[in-house]
Amino acid sequence: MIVMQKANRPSTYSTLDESLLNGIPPFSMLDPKQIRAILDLASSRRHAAGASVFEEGHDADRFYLLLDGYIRVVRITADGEQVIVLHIPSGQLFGIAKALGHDTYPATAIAATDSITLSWPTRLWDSFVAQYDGFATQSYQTVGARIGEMNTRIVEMATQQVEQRIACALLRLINQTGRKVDGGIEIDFPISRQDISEMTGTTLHTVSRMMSAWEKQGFVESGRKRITVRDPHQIVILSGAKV
DNA sequence: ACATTAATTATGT
DNA sequence: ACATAATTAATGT
Repeated sequence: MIVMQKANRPSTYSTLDESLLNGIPPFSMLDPKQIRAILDLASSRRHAAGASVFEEGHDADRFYLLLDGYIRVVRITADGEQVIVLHIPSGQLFGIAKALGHDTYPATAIAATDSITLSWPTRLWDSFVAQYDGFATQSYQTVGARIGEMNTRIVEMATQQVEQRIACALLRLINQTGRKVDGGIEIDFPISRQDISEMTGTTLHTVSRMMSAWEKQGFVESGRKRITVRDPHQIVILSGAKV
């Protein structure tokens, strides 16, 4: 979480630095030799903002670790509407359909910013789980948290009003992908009103109105594809959370 | 309490 | 200059 890498992007892909996986949960209990072995099996790719890493329904031939950037997980509803399921910050695994018993990807993954991923063939998942101690528990821990998040999101959709839903969405964003700036927390990647409406099941207009209202009250500050939460506490109150 | 439509303005490349 | 994003008001369910 403190890692602010910018300096050394791997310009050559021959060998990957072992420090890349240091402190990343699924690998944090492994010794350097094991990490070396895992890295040698990985392939690194760069994804431009907006490009898809994999698509819903396709064969889940690889699973991924996000090294840098942000990934948006998106699903299309029956009537063709995009729904943003969740955002993934760097350092997390994704596309692990195998772990959930699927052989195709259940959703589409799109790079929200320029991103760098490592990926492995899906068939290696079982051997990772088998031979690396703690790999399974630590990955399922993050997966479990994610599923929990999706579930509470569904409950929110059904029960809460839009104002509270948008507030909740903002809170999640600043929790997972927030960056501290002076006098607030800024969402660390470009996010439009449309995006937020797709996360909360409303329209961009309603989001726009809410944001304008909150901005007048000094809770948030926003520009084109940028949102800064100036007063997180107020947003918590608006979200109707049980403290 | 919210969506939809439409018109207008701002912003980034 | 052009496309994309944001705002705002009016109207509809």
